[in-house]
Amino acid sequence: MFYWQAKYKGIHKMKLKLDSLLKTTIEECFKRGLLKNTSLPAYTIEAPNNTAHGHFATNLPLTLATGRKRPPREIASILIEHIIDNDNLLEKAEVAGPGFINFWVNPDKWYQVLSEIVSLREHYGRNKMGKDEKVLVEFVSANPTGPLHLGHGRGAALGDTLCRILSFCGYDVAREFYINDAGQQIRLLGESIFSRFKQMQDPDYPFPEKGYHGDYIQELAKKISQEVSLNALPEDETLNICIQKGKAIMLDEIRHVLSRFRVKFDYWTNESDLVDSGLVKDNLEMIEKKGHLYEKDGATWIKTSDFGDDKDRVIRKKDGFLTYFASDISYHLEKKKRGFDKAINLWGADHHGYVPRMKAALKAQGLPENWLSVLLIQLVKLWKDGNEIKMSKRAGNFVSLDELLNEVGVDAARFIFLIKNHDSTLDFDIDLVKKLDSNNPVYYVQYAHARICSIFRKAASEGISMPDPPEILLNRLVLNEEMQMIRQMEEFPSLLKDICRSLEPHRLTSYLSLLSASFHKYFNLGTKIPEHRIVTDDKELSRARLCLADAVRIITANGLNLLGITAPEEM
RNA sequence: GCGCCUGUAGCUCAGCUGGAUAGAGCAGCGGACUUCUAAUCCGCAAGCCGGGUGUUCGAAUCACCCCAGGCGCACCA
Repeated sequence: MFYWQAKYKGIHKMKLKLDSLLKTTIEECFKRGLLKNTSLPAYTIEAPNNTAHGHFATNLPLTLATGRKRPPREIASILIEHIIDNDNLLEKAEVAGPGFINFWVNPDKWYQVLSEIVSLREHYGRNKMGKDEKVLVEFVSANPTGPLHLGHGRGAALGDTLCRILSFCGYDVAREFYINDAGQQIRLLGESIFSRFKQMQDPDYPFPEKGYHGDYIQELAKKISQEVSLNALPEDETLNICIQKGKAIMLDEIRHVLSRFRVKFDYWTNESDLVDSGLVKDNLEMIEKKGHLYEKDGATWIKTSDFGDDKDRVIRKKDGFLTYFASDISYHLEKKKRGFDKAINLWGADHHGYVPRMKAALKAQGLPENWLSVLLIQLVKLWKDGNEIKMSKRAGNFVSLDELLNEVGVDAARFIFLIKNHDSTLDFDIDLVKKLDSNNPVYYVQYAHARICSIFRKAASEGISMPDPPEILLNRLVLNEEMQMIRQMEEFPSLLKDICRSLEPHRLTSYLSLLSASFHKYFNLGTKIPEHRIVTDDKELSRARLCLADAVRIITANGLNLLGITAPEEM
């Protein structure tokens, strides 16, 4: 029911208070017969971009006007006249435009936000939205047939940051890397290594048609042949060693790069384990008992079309082998059995056609519709010297995540990956990124943090400290720029909740850039007007401003931490 | 042919799930360092928000139809 229910963009505490004030007011107006008592359509409370429109604005009168045949502005006036503000929340309220009400909140209420931030410190924004729900986030999940590339980097940054934010919002989060090691591709890796090994003695030894051509294959062959004397073994055993060792070494490398990228997985699940342990078989039998399987043209099919897929899918091929889909269904059923209330998968966008069939299969097994969320990550296009470079693992021409980190460092790489929405393609101009050293957007945010730390060093050297308790001096903060920053900071907790709902971590990156911009602007006021400096001759004012600066520093550090990026004290 | 994603300033992208005058960065031009760090700031210039129709008091945002680009449409993984 939407009755009495405002629609929020974010769940600001301030908005909640304002909404409850509005409810009381309307109720009173109904009771006194000032307005016709009917159910309400959904209305909004929002923070207008235009500062002239107050701290908050509601379209309530506009929505009330429909069906009442009274001008919205008149309704707005009635509401304002009879406003019930027991907590003294408001400084003023005005009718505006076609029938909005603009609200200005009492400055004291804003100062309270500031004291809350500086007292909660690194916990500001932490909340219990997730109610300890167990969430499994599966991401990267690259085949261990080659080094991680830029696309994996994007997935890694996105997945890890999402986990950090979910966990901050009270979810019980686990990170998982799924290893597709049961299929053709891993065998092909082994065959490629095997062939390179053979070529060390006989350069004409054939290379598998669809094999992996990258230089890393040669290195693997060399490494493995140094560890094991392959010549002494029969060929099929040699091949087997190439497969096993090749996979193990690749996984080791992947693990190493990810850890360098500050991404640590809780679980590494092997597809081969699911198959070998018989779990896939068991699950298929279970599905069959429910009557969702049938035979056609010598293959076994699953009836996903009954559950939203556009056609049925093959589970067991004519040749008797299971499809990838079979183990994938099983894998997800196991996730559920492992006790996870929710699963989030980050997949490359080229797998989008796969989503409906996966969801359909799970629905058929009785899992709730929203148990699985799939985040599709669009491609990373690589540009060099003004040309797009097509990346292909088989052809062996790609820039690996490791190489990228060598060029730009972890902070910059993570920030760039987290700047854009996951469903738009990312143009990655490698030349530009190399140049980015002084021009990189991550420095903008980090610099704000370092600057504030520097101000605190300066303040300390002059014996100026924060007020304790903070609120005693905060009413000295009266500049527009100061109030603006406080309002921005009040949005931080609700932003994090929004991100958990929308699964769009890039919004935190935007937010931090905007907050940093406000601070840099504010800081520069002081270069023109000495009284506007944070550390000024007026000691009390300085102490109040230190409080503000500290709050900005805290939120910036919290935000960067959630992005997996360092917050330097000096730059 | 069918489906998913994208289309916003010269370029790369935001735009808080329907609000008031569409915003940043880069590139361009012009300014600000005896100062709490100039990795910063200020100003100028730059837009039929791909096009059309519709819903609404109100649309970049929602619906439908086109156009363009990307990606899918396997008894591959």
